[in-house]
Amino acid sequence: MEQRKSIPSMVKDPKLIEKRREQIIEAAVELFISKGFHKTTTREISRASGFSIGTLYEYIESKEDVLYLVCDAIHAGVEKGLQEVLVNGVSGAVMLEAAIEGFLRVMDQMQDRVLLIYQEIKSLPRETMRYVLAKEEEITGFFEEILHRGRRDGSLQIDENSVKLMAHNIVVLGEMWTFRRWSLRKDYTLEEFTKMQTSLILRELTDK
Amino acid sequence: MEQRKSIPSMVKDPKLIEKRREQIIEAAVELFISKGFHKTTTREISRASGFSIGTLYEYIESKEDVLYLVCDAIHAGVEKGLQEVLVNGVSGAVMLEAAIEGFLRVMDQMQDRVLLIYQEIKSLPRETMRYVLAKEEEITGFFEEILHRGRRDGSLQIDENSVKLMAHNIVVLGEMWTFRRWSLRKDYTLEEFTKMQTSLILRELTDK
Amino acid sequence: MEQRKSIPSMVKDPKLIEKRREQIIEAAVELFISKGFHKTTTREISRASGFSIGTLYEYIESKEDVLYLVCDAIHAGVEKGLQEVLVNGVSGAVMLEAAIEGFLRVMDQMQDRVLLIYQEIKSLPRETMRYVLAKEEEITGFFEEILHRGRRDGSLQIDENSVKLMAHNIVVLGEMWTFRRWSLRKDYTLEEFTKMQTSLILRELTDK
Amino acid sequence: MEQRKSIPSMVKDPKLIEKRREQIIEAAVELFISKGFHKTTTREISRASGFSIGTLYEYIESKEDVLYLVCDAIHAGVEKGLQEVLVNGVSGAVMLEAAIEGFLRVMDQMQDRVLLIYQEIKSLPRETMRYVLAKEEEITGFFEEILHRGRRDGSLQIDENSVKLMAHNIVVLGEMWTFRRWSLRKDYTLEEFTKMQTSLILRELTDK
DNA sequence: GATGAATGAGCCTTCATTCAT
DNA sequence: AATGAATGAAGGCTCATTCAT
Repeated sequence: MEQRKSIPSMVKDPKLIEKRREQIIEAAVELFISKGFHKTTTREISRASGFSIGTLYEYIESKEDVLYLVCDAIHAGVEKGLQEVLVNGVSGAVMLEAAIEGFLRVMDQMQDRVLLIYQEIKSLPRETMRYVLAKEEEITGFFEEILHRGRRDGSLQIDENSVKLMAHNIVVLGEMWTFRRWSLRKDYTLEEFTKMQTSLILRELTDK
Repeated sequence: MEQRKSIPSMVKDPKLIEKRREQIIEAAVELFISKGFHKTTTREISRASGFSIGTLYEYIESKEDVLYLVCDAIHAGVEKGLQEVLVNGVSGAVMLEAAIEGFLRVMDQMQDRVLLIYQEIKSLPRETMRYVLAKEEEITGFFEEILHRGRRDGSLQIDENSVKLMAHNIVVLGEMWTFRRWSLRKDYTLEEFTKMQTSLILRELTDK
Repeated sequence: MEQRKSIPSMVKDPKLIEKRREQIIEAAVELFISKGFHKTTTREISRASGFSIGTLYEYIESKEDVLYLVCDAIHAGVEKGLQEVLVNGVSGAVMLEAAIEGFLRVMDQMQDRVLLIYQEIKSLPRETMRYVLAKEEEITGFFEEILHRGRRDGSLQIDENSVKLMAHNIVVLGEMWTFRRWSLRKDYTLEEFTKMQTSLILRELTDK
Repeated sequence: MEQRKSIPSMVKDPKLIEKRREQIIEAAVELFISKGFHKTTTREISRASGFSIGTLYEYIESKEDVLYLVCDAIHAGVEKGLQEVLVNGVSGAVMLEAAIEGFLRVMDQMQDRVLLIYQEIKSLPRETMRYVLAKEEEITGFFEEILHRGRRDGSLQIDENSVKLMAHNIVVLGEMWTFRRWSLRKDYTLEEFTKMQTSLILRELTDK
């Protein structure tokens, strides 16, 4: 796994750093979502964070750092949501169904944030961007694992080299729900969408 | 269908306007793809277009106009590619297979451009953004129609209210190939990807 | 008298030059009055004149030339108005009364133009500016002469070295009516203003 | 009285704002007088003010704000000059004489600035322009009051509805001295001018 | 003579970042 | 640690003027 990038700070106290950076993230997420990264000024970020521009720069080195902080926090949020969904001691098929449903629920809640990552990731320095994309891959890996488990316990019919693709297909379901919302929502609720897509996938992966 | 936004120009000759705007689009696409809209300067655009900044502004009214021009051209490109793929006088199922393959080929060729639209669309003024999104919906409609045709001629089994979702799923295939390329390409070529996804869809829509 | 500045033209035919310059002046006066010299563009001038920007520059050498043309035309207008007012074969006192009345009428009609000169004269090149100011002095001279005549024919009591000042005072009456119109018009009509100021002056210059 | 327009500043300390704005005004007055508002660049203003362009914009919001600041300061200067001239406990006639003399002295000292206001006021946004013109009316009001006092204490003979006009005439004296200086100074010193005009007025307003 | 496309210097303004307090 | 005034590079855009057709 890629090394989490650590941003230097002028401040010594790690507790304080964490606290301030949470303030920064909370403020910046809202701003980036509503105005975009480029149209948000550092002054606005500091003001919304509750301190001065000088203080902001005690905890970051550049505006891009804020974007990184934000992207990282969003990913952490998605991952946390996914972990909560995991039920152990059940078949892969059952687990998959739960995971899809949970995943879509999380994506629904975080739609603006997820969109944000896709729209602004290019503004990150190459190296940092790679780290964020790696996070993305972790989520795919999460579903890969479930598919493998189902394969092993016989609850899912899927051949080895389709696993990856299917995992991608599932993750894309989430992105689809956030990216095409302006269109999908006219026709489906989250529940309908989840049900239809899940049944499509399970029909494919089971004997019906 | 939404009205194509027409951008005023100081220049009178329509032929010249078209020619110059093509130059602008060609130059700007490259720049936007590699640096993003915000980090590209109008001066860079004019230089890459082969004329001065003053001349650039004879053909547009603001930098945002360039983005619109670019988005519009990209959509036109995708649509043109799709039209070329349409074969008449065949069953819906056959047509669908060809359309998916053609669509993915176009998306593969235009991947950077498609990505660009998704990343910069937010920078467009509300009204213009709506127009671009409407274009997107047209592409979904294109697949809806094919599905309907297959439904009518009996070559595809799909119930009425799944048509829209399935059309979305197909279009998302294209976006997936552009958005997740950094990951998908490690495991699949375009041909493999196309084949696997097509068979998944057709298996679902036919009796096998 | 200062030499009227002659503006070179690319065009040979003097008739045409005059005709075109009249078009230019007519268009520019309106524009300068409503937007000011600096905020009016040469393109606007050419458009309002009824020809292209290229043609405009066939008849002038710079934007400042247009301002000069305009100022010159305005002065000519004022002078023409004054000439028409002159009645011969009457006493200086009678002539003065008529002249003041005529002068104020002209100033009232041309108020916007007169204001224009005062506001934009500074934008003229030094040399040209001097010429325009000289014109101004001619108008003062006009009243000086009338005062002298009245002095000579005994209809006005005024000593030699007050003549100039009084002439200035009269001319200033006209400027006053244009400059302070936003305030004066609330309290006086042109007729009232004329009558009151005239009686003030005549009371001073005659035995009553 | 119109509300003084308050210009927002990015800087919090009011003392500093006042100090910096004084620097700005001082620098801008000179520049505007010698080159005019439009030909003066914001960079020149900041440089002449002793700080960077960025700093300039910490204290104003637009170039027009500088013009407003300047006009406002000039009016304040004239008003201050007038206040200092007021002598109490004397007759209206005596007071008037002193006021005229003081007013003309102030106008003489501030001639360039007064001229500036008349020439550039049109560049101010409508609302702001109205405020500046209102200030102008205050000065007329100042003389109206003196005339009324003289009327009441019997030291001046003037009928009610001539008061306003006479006040205007007096103020115009000041403008005249600044506007026509290129001509008047050839013939009169400030003292001569003052003496002659004052005697003209007092002769009219007293029994001689 | 008329046209209008092309030019580019130059303008106003913004904003990420620094640093003295 | 926190503050916020200061900085100036850089950006979007305008417009007087030219010149080939």
